[in-house]
Amino acid sequence: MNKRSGTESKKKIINAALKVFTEHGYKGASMRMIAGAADISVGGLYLYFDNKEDLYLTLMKETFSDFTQKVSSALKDTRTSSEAFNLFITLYLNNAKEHRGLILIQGREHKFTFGMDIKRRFFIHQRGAIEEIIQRGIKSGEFRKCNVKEASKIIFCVLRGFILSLIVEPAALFSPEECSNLILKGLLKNNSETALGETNGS
Amino acid sequence: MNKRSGTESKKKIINAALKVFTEHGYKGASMRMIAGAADISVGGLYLYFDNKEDLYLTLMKETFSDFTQKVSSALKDTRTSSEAFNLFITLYLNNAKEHRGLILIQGREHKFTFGMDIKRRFFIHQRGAIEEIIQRGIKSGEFRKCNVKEASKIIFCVLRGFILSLIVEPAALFSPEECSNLILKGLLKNNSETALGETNGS
Amino acid sequence: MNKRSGTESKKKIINAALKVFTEHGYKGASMRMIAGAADISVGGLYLYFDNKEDLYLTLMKETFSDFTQKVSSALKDTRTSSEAFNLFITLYLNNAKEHRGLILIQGREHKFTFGMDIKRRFFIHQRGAIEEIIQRGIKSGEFRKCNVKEASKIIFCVLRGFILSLIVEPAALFSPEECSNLILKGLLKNNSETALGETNGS
Amino acid sequence: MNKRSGTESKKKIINAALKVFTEHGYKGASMRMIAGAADISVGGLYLYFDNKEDLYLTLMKETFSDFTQKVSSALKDTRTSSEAFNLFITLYLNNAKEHRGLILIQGREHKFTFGMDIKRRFFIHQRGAIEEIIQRGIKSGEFRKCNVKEASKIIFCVLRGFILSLIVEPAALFSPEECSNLILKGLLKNNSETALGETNGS
DNA sequence: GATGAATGAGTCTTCATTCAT
DNA sequence: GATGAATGAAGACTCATTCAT
Repeated sequence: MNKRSGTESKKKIINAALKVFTEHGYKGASMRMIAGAADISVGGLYLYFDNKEDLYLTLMKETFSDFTQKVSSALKDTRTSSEAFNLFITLYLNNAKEHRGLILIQGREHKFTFGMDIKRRFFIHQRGAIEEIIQRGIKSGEFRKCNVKEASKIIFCVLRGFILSLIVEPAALFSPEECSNLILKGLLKNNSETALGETNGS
Repeated sequence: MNKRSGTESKKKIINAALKVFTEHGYKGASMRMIAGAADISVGGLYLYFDNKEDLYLTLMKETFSDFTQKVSSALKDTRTSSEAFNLFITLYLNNAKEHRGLILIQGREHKFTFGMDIKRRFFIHQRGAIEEIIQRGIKSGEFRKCNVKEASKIIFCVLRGFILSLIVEPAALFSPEECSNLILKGLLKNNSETALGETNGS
Repeated sequence: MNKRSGTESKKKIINAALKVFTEHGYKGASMRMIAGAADISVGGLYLYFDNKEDLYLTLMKETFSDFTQKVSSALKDTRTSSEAFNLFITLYLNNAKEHRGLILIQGREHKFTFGMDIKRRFFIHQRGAIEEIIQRGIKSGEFRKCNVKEASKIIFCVLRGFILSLIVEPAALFSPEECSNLILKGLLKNNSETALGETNGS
Repeated sequence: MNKRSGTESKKKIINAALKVFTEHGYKGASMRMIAGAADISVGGLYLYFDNKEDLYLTLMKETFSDFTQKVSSALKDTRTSSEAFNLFITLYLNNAKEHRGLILIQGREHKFTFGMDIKRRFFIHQRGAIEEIIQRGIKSGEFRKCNVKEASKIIFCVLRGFILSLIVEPAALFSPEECSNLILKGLLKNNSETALGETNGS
């Protein structure tokens, strides 16, 4: 008989659900687990969400929009494009770490395309953010000219790979900073080393 | 009552299970589904496998050892290290495509570490193969000198990212060849362009 | 959806389970049967008991402690040792009759020793009660001197036999009173007839 | 592809089934277990028995008739009634011990009356044997006069109790000889001690 | 708004029974 | 006669969902 405002409860549930889904996956997480983690009754869950799927979807939307907001507000305080780029990468990687790649790899169950639209929108949005950073960097002369679309695709690819490695075999991983630097090297103007080259150059 | 040889049935089950697990994940796949896909009765499954977990683990082992064999036999017919490298990447990517990343992203459910050992061994083995190719390429003068261990880690990271992109948003993807070339650029000796650079350079 | 208080449901289940286990044995009783008999859903059973074994064990504990209490409270109102003895036998036999010997003969399945500890404790306790009655009877001069431990063993043996006969071939049975008297004859002081003797003596 | 005569296989199966049923109970014993113990294929079982129930019933019949024959042939070589009586008790108890009371307590599962007819007939037959021994003992003057029917009922009751005690709590048991003597005391002519009395008499 | 007892379809697994070989 | 792969109904147990309180 806890008295809480509706929104308060909803938030509590979402936070709990995020934790539980992250840890056990969609199928592996039970409504009871989530209720327990949210310190609410099982029935209480259904006051705020139609069903498990709805909860999951809402959760993702919130998570995504939270992250998007955090990123865009953080980017406002950056001066150089390198700084902005580094910040983005760091935020992205930390977020992924925290949620153990929930964003990336969950949702294959349940008819194969569970929540895919939301994800896609999220990815497109984030890629847009990167593209903008690069564009700006090129305009300001900080970054060299390149095919912005292709570059952002490749960057995302590397990011994904890094996150997945984080989950799958954390032992065999270079550091986040290295990851960021690795990509940055390719973008910066005054840098003739290749991604895989170790110093001495051509 | 269809009569089949034991091994025939086992193979049929493994193939079916691969498909179903790939499509629905471990928890999302039911034994009934697998039985249906294998065109066998539910009970029949248990003639060949002790339980769901056993089936899944066996499946992974087989899949991995099949792939490992395919790779090592294919590599024998290659001349240059570039060729070998390209071939490895292609096989790896195609295999991943076929199994929709089963190897990569399954197994977070079920106490979080389900079948992880097998995966780790697989990854380590594959990374070993890459390291060997690079080493040989360096020795032959085809590839430039670099930290082989680090390079292979990064390559795997990119591969993983590519595979995941394949699954998560296939639309937004450069081609496998591009992926291979992208990485190769960093290894080849006479190539001063950076990974993300678009020709014209500094 | 019937609403009941938790304890009410639990009792209903235990009563139903007692009936079903008694009638079909441990393996022969299905959770569905029990659920049906308790007028509850299958899932409902698991609200109150972890699993079948837990239900069975709880059931036995309750049954035993119920009986033990009934006996000890009833014995308080008895004056002579003969009366106490008779009462005990009657209660024991009626209880056994009601539960069709659940206490005695279940539990050979399931690794052979299922719930044996609880039973053993029960038997030891009951034998203790008998021993006490005899001891008191001897002290008061009502019963003749005898090896109390041995006597109680034999008495239990006869009781068991009687209960089993009750189940296995109820037709071929002398009455419970006869059983009680039969044993009592051996204990009473002024009685020179032997158990199997029919009046007229040597 | 073992070649055996039909009857040979049948016997092997029955022996195996006896062991397995004895150890696991009716429901607890699986046809596969029995097949394994009989060193025959699962399908092979059904060449000789219609189904599990049939196998069980046949098994009991055979077991009973075997025992009956053993008893009646053994009794032929006895001189005194005491000797005959002792022999009967010993055979009965040993048989029960060997089969862990299969005869007594199995078959409550499966509609409550599984194989009961066979058992009843067996019990009646055995009780008949006892009655005959007592009758003869009385005629010869060895035993005192008594109600033969009642006496044999009581004797069976004690036997059952003894067997059950053997199974349920073997620790708390007097020896088989004691059991035999206990009963015999009541029958023998020149014996004024009562069953439960410990020497010193009235 | 909140609870948690209750539901029942669905999950994995077992096993008596059948039948092509 | 004998085999053992195959079947499918049934068992124990789980869990998303509902609803009386």
